[in-house]
Amino acid sequence: MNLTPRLVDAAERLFDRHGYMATGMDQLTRAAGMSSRTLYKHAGSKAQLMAAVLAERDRRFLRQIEVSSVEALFAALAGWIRDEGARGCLFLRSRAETGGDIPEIADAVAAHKTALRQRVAGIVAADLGAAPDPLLVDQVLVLVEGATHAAVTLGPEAVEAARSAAAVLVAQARA
Amino acid sequence: MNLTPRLVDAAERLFDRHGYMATGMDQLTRAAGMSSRTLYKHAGSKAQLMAAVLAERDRRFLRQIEVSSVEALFAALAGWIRDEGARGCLFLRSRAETGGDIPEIADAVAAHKTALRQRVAGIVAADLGAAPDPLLVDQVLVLVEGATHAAVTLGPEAVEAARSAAAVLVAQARA
DNA sequence: TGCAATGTAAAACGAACGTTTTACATATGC
DNA sequence: GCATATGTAAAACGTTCGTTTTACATTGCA
Repeated sequence: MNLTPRLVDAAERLFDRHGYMATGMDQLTRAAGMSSRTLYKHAGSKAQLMAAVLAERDRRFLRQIEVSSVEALFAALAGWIRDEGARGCLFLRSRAETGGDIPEIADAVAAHKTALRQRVAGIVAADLGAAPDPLLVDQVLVLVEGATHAAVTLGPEAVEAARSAAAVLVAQARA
Repeated sequence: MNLTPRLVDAAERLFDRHGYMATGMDQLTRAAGMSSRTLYKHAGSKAQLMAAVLAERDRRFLRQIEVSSVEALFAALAGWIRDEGARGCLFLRSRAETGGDIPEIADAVAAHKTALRQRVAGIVAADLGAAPDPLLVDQVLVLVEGATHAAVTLGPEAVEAARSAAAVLVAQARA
C-alpha cells in the first residue's frame, strides 16, 4: 500500500470538510486525479484511506505542537486553527461518525489521543522544569480539546480563553 | 408535523450512537415501531427529524444544567456523561457530518450553542453575584466543551479536571 | 524488442440510500 | 353505518454507495 501524498492530501481535505460518510469514492478519485482502480491499489479501501489520512494528520499536528511551554502550545494551536479552520477534531469526528465500529479508524484515533496526551505531558513538564502533576496535564488537555471545539462557534477567542486559563493554572502550579 | 416522543427518542439514540449519515431510515422505522409512511407524515424528512432530535436534546440538556454555580454546572455535566455516555457533542458532530450544508441542522446547532453560552453566562453571574467577565464566561465554556470531548478518551476524569480548573478561575475572579 | 508493471476510462456489481406509492386494515365521530 | 383519518406492510422509485472487473494505453527495464 504505497500512498501518494496527492491522494492523502486530497482525501484529508474532503473528509475534513464534508465528513467521512458524506465523501464518496468518486469525489476522492476526482480530487486525487486518478482512476478508482489505481486508488484502490494504493489505498486498499475507504477505511484504510481514512486511517492513512489520520496517521498523516497525527504526524503533522504533533509537529505543529513541538514546543516546550504551555503558552507556546496554545500559540501553535491558534496557528493551526487559523490555517486549517475550526471544524472540531477530525479524529473524534471520524470515530463518532463510524460509531467506533471500524477498527482501522478507531485504532488510529486511539493512537493519536495517546500520543497527544504524552506530548502535552512533556510540554507541561518542560514548562515547569519538573515532573508534571497528572491533574494539571488533564486540565491542559481539556483546555486543548475545549479550544478546538469551542472555536467552531466562538472562533479564535476560544483559543485565547484556553490560553489564558492555562496560564493561570501553570502559574499556580509553579507557586 | 406532530412528532411522537417514541420516534424522537429512538432517533436520538440511533443518531447519537451511530451518527447521522450511518443511520438509515429503515433502522429508524424499526426502532420507532412505525411504518415509513407514518414516519414521513410525522417527521417530514430525515433532516427535519434530526432537527427535532436536536431541539429536544437542547431542551433536555439545558434543563440538566439549570444550576446557579460553576461547581454545580460541572457536577451536572458529570451526571449527564454518566447517564448518556461520552461520545462528544451531538450538535457539533451532526453539523460536521453534514458539512453545515443542511439548514435545518445547522440552524438547530447554532441555536443550541447560542443558548448554551447564555446559560453559562447566567451561571457564572449567579455564582459571582455580579456581571460576568466575558473572558471568564468563554473560559468556562471552553472547559465545558473540553470536558465533553476529552471525556471520550479520558472518561469522567476529564470532567473532574475541568471542574477543578474552573474552580481556580472562579476563585481568582472573586478575589 | 518485448515483457512486466502501472496507469486510465468506464462499465458493471449487488446492496443500500431517502422517499413515495399502492393496497389494505382499523378506529373514531357525525 | 358510512365517511374520514390514521395506521401498517411492502413494493417500487431512481440514485448513489463502495468495490471489482474488463479492456486498453503507456512506460521503464532487461
